[in-house]
Amino acid sequence: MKNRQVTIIDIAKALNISTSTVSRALTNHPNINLTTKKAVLELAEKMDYQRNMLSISLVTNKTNTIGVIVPELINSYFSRVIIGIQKAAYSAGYNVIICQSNENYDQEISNVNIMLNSRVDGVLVSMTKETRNFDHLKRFEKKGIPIVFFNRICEEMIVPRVIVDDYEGAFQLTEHLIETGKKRIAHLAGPDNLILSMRRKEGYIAALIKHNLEVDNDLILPYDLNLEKVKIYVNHLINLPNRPDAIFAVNDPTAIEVIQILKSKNIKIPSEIAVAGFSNDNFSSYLEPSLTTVSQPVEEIGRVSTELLIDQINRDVNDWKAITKVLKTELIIRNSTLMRK
Amino acid sequence: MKNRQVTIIDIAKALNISTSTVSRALTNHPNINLTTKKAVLELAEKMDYQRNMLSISLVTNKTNTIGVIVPELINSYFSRVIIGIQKAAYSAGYNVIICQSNENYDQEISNVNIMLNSRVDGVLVSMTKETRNFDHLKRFEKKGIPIVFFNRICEEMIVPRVIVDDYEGAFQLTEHLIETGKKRIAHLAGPDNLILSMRRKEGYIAALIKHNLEVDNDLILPYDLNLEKVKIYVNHLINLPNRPDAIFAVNDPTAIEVIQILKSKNIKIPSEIAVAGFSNDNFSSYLEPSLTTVSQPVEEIGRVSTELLIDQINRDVNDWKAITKVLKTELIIRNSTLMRK
DNA sequence: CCCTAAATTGGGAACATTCCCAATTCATAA
DNA sequence: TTATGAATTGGGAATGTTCCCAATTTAGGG
Repeated sequence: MKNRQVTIIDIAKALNISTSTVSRALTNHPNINLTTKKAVLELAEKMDYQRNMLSISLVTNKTNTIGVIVPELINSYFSRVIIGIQKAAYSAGYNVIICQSNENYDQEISNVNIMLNSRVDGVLVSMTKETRNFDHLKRFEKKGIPIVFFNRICEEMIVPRVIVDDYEGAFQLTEHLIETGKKRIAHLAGPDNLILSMRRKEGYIAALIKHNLEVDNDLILPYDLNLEKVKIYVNHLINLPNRPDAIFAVNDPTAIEVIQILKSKNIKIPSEIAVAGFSNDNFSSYLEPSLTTVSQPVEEIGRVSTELLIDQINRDVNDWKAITKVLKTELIIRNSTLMRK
Repeated sequence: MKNRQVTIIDIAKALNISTSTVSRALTNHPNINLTTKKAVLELAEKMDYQRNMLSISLVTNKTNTIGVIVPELINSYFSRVIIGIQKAAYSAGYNVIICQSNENYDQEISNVNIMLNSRVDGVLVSMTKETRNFDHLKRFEKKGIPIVFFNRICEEMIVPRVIVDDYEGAFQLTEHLIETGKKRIAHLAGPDNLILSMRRKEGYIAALIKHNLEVDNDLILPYDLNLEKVKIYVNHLINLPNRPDAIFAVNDPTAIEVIQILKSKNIKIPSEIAVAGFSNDNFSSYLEPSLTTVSQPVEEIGRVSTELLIDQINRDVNDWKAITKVLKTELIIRNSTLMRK
């Protein structure tokens, strides 16, 4: 059981003044005598007074809290985005509460309830790979709580979004593979309800076409972000009569898995089959061979999303702006596609 | 600006009953007519009513929120512990708010303020490597808010703690190195204000002594968890007249760095120098050579800490128990110490 | 010394809910 | 029919703070 905490009433009684005055002293209100203010602040410090955010929020109808819903924290991509979110949020005076959906649609729904119960002022969301219905997310809009999507966006909702140029990133990466002499480049695509999967696939195809390479649908596999499936797909690919000479995976964890499988089969990387990923996970450079990938400005994604969200929070509902920010990616060439001595 | 949200007053007016009755219907109170209850629940659903946790907390003096302060999320160790924390917390009806101290003492202090402002019911803390003064953490105790330490504990505070048997883990690991024939085993120790650093070092020394190996202080380097320093230390070690034949690093990130450095110098692992870490980070098995390490029951650490904390929350301040739970580690032998064909 | 305006302070409603106690309704047995 | 007790409902204080408006104090000019 918690002790009773010090309140402004305690301070008011001790100084024989009203709670209004104490409140003014603690909130930098102009209408207050400097001497009084000083006395209040000193006593508050001495009594280890802590403002009760609950009652403040109740009165002001604002919690100064931002909710974040991500698929998982264990994925270094999301934990790095969260670093950017927290920095931007704290410096603007906001707290952050984080929920993981664990790539599970039902859990995402209950996360939405947690956010609504906590009366967050706004939410940042990156959806699960399962999410195809958006009613739960639309509840935020209905209640006037702004939402900003990042990474895994919802095209159906007209709200701010922060993404990277997945098309261009995949295009550059594929072009790089072609320039290293690869002719049959396979693609382990992402779930087709994620926009980013489609854009990456489109970038990949565009690069093939530009360089007059055949777009072979047998080499495009619908990967559903479940690592178990990767083994099946890779085995399928290497047993093709006309085996691919490169594999571009939709993200780094998948690419890392691909590398493990190829190594276990003693297939030389990159000479026999080159491998590339997307997002530049923390560990990609430590792999052997180190992983060629497309880096995203992760912390910036978090920062920009948060700034857009806070901007929405400060606007009237009728004045919400649905900007889509597209950040630049950068091709990181490493040994899994181009072996250096 | 948020819209006005639906309240129990709205429901009460719509059904022409009192707020007390609505409250009873929504809280599974026994003293209520089933028909009334059904009507309330249906209308609440229809109006998309959301309980306002703020006022509930204000009245009950309980937020059902647990605060977590960790050094950083990017470290897979902590994000895995948090998974355990969140599971245990949610299933007990608690929310979780997470703060990162970024290994910075001042930030830890401001995290404490955030927690106090948010009126958390209890906190889980793993300190920064800089924390040597604990006044900020003692404020929780003074206010009757229970605190539980995990991983990086504070011996000065008599509160529940959850740790692993660092001594035994390090002992087994060192013994394993000795059994593979290593005679001069170096240790990159952790900061000496972290208990876990000391225990691991003690386990290491005990194993040497047990096997009649010299404890050479030149081989024990005070590592301060700053990756920059690792290069200097490793260079120092390999240039010693009597070069070590194994390096035991206090944690996996350090060990991974050590491996990179040794590889860049074409030193064979493990034949020339074996390398081992501690904690079994996510990527350790993907390394080449894969990393021998000591695994910790990470999710369990999170779960047990949370359970201890919730137990404290439900107790009276005078009835707090200061149990220390010591969980078992497991030696994971991989190629960085014992090469398999 | 008084008046006026400015500076400062106080009173109290409001925020959404719980919970205690009192009031009301209802069914049942005498 | 009436009394009795159980079931159900209502009233209103309490939680800690802000903020509007009114009241009081203060300073300065005439």
